[in-house]
Amino acid sequence: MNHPSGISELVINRLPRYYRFLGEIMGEGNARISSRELSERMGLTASQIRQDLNCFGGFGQQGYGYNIEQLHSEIGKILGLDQPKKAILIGAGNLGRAIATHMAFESRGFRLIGIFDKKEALKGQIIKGLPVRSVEDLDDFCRENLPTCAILCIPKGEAEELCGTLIARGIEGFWNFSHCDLTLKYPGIVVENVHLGDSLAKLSYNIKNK
Amino acid sequence: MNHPSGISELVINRLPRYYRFLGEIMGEGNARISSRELSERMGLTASQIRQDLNCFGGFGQQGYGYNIEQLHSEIGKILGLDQPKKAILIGAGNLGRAIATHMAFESRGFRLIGIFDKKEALKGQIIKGLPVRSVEDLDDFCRENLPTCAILCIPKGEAEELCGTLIARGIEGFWNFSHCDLTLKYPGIVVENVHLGDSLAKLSYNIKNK
DNA sequence: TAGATTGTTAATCGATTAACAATC
DNA sequence: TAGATTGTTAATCGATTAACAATC
Repeated sequence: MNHPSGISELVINRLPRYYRFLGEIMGEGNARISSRELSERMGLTASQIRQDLNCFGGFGQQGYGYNIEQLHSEIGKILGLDQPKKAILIGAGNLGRAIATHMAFESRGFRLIGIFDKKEALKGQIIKGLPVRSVEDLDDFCRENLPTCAILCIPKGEAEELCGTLIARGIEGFWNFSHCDLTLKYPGIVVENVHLGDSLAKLSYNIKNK
Repeated sequence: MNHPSGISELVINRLPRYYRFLGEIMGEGNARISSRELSERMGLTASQIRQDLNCFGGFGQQGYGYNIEQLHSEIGKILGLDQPKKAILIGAGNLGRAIATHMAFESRGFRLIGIFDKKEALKGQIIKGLPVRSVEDLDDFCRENLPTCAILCIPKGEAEELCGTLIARGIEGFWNFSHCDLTLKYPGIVVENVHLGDSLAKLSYNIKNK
């Protein structure tokens, strides 16, 4: 068992993509789709799609295929997108601001309820309708509003420093844009890393070796 | 063979992380590290590290381990970080601006040489020392400066539209922040996707099922 | 009913881990 | 030399693909 939920991580990685494609296909007017047709659109095998979906139950019907809208909704539920989780964003620099304004949190299972920065100069500035707060107010804010997820748009050092505090305040999930490996220090927590530097280095390799 | 270079994609995914850790460890004063010690730091097995590295050649020495600085430099070369590739950024909105200002392109094998947006209002604005140009100037700019990589910070529809043009102008690699799957339409190109929405949905799943 | 397509089992393939001889 | 640790082969484990009976 690779993952607490008993489902392989590779399957979980594919779920958001299924969800995205089904969302697009929904707009085309057809009610049903077969694993074969979906596989051709997504560049997978039909077998893999059926295997993946059957980790969570039989959503299809023999001889018919899958109901697009129903499958989309089921995957949304599996991903927990129907249960908005309260998130706070730490670090209102370039990246933090972009994430706050650019991301469709609501349609991905989150609600952004607070933005924090240690720079006093930013305090009170409004981003996406939310005032930037001082990190000193984190304690009170968490007690009152009970966020369960933190988005880290701060440098490595600060992230490592703050992570323990955030866990103590009830944060269970991190969307981590900082270049630190939180899992090594805090094995229990849930972390989704977005290591843009690693991604860019990978692109470099692939361009070089294409 | 999973990958044009003959190396498994899973190995390539790990290379930037090796590079990052070795960079950190370099600062600690020791000259050498064993696969066992590195494995403990990174949360991998020593076996896997040795297997991974031996895809590219024997960088270690029996009884001694690996020279940290040399290994760091070798992996950098494998990733092509020592050969700066000219990149242009398309889309100077929130996300594009953050990427332009925030990313350490130079240390990841790239050099940002141009920023483009279709909004006339942004034209001439300076970001990271570069003036925002009109997308209409793309043609001339590419002919003159020969960029080989494009960073797509534009919506899905525009990305799909522009991608073909960019390929015709000599772009061979894409760092794709838009929600479209370029590989399906243009099978030959190199794409590194950063699908932030998918990443967030995955976090949602993992919080739900932790 | 006949055709289509799933759910599921079996076969294949690839990746990770373990073991150990080679060698510094 | 003796100890350590690699490079590499073999064993295990897991993921993907193929096949097909079940069934709509």
